[in-house]
Amino acid sequence: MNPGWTEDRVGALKKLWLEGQSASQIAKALGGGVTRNAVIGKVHRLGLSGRAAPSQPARTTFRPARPRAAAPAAPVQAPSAPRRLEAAAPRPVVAAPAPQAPSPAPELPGTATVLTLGAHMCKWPIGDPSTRDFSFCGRRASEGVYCVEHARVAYQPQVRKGAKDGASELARSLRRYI
DNA sequence: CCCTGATTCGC
DNA sequence: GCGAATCAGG
Repeated sequence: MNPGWTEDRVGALKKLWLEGQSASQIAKALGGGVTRNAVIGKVHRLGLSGRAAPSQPARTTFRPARPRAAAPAAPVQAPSAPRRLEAAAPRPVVAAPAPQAPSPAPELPGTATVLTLGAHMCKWPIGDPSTRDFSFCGRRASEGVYCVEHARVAYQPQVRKGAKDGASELARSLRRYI
């Protein structure tokens, strides 16, 4: 009954996966009796494993945050300090993303935390979400929830040839994610 | 027990 | 190639 992995569905899978949706969420979104195992299997076959956003349910054990006195300020990779899973320390916060000059460096600009990330800031995750140095890109989001650069990565076209399947339903279901 | 992705392996 | 079963983890 299910259409199998048409190009449309594969494209949707890629998009949602790179967007950080969990396998089960993607499976549900795709419908058609697709299980999360199927999604994961396909993801691996596509070589998409290991994305930026490991994703977690809402279950993340977020401590309401108990700000400690002194913030050691370890920007990146504490040497061997025991990682404490606490909400972000009172961060100085976020210089407004430069309107231009996207910084040539690979993934430096993770300047927004989950607490400071605004509605129109790029939500591209940077770093390990389970560590305190995790952040988001934070530049101006123009394409969907991402800035121009990251939208390019996230929304790779991948659609070649004639897309002829009845993708309307799927496309509609995806539209709300954008 | 809920969830996550990773891997295996018969189909 | 596919995905259920299984594994390993949070």
